Amino acid sequence: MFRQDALLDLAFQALADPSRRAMVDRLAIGPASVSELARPLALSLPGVMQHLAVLEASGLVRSQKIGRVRTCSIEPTAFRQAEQWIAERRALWERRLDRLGQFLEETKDE
Amino acid sequence: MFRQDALLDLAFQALADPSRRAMVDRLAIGPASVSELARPLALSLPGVMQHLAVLEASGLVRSQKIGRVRTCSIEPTAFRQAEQWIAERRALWERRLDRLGQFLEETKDE
DNA sequence: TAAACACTTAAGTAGAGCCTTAAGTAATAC
DNA sequence: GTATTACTTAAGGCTCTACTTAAGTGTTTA
Repeated sequence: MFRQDALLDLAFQALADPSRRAMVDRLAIGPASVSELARPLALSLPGVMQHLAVLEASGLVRSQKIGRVRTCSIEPTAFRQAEQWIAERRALWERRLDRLGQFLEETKDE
Repeated sequence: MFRQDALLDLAFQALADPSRRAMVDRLAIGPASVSELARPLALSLPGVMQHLAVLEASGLVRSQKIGRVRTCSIEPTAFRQAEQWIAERRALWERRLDRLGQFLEETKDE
């Protein structure tokens, strides 16, 4: 319960930054090295590393180092959880609107 | 393009805080006043107001004041956009994994 | 072995973010 | 008309973030 909530924190926090979303965009296509992630961003490499650390801490991305290059890739599970959290709230609200509309419809002629 | 990206920033930022997610949780059930939102939170009222301002700035929530009570409710559009952003990236990645699995399957006996 | 490469660590800084208390304002209830 | 209610504004403090430059470490290439 605590654990789950804290992870959502980290995931949404991670997605709140445009540089990190750009990194995710790149990774959605397929794995990439740190330098590849850095190339399109106007950031120093340490800056990119820090963003990567945030993404990894959130569980959205994982990476492994082979030789001198670190390869990063997307971890779909965390994406699914964040997506679901939003979807559930939206569904709840929309169901409510439906009921309300139905109620208005039914009582229209009173 | 810029506009859209900045709004996603604000939406994910807004969802990154557990107090704000609690407020959204409450609002998913139906509209509520500021005090109602505040009651379960261990926060001063101005604190809650600030969170509300963040939620409104992100477009996830809107509110209107009637008399002396401000009523808040969920704005589903912004939820849909955040949800879609995540879903698209996940779909892209999973499609890739499928292709990869298919490729491995096809070349298994070589 | 020396140079180049791909990170990695450390340290420092400017600005945001989250929270508080204190002091309003406007609407309702008594 | 005074008290209560329901917010609202302002100001300040403390922490966290996003970035930087400078100086490493370990791997490959020439």
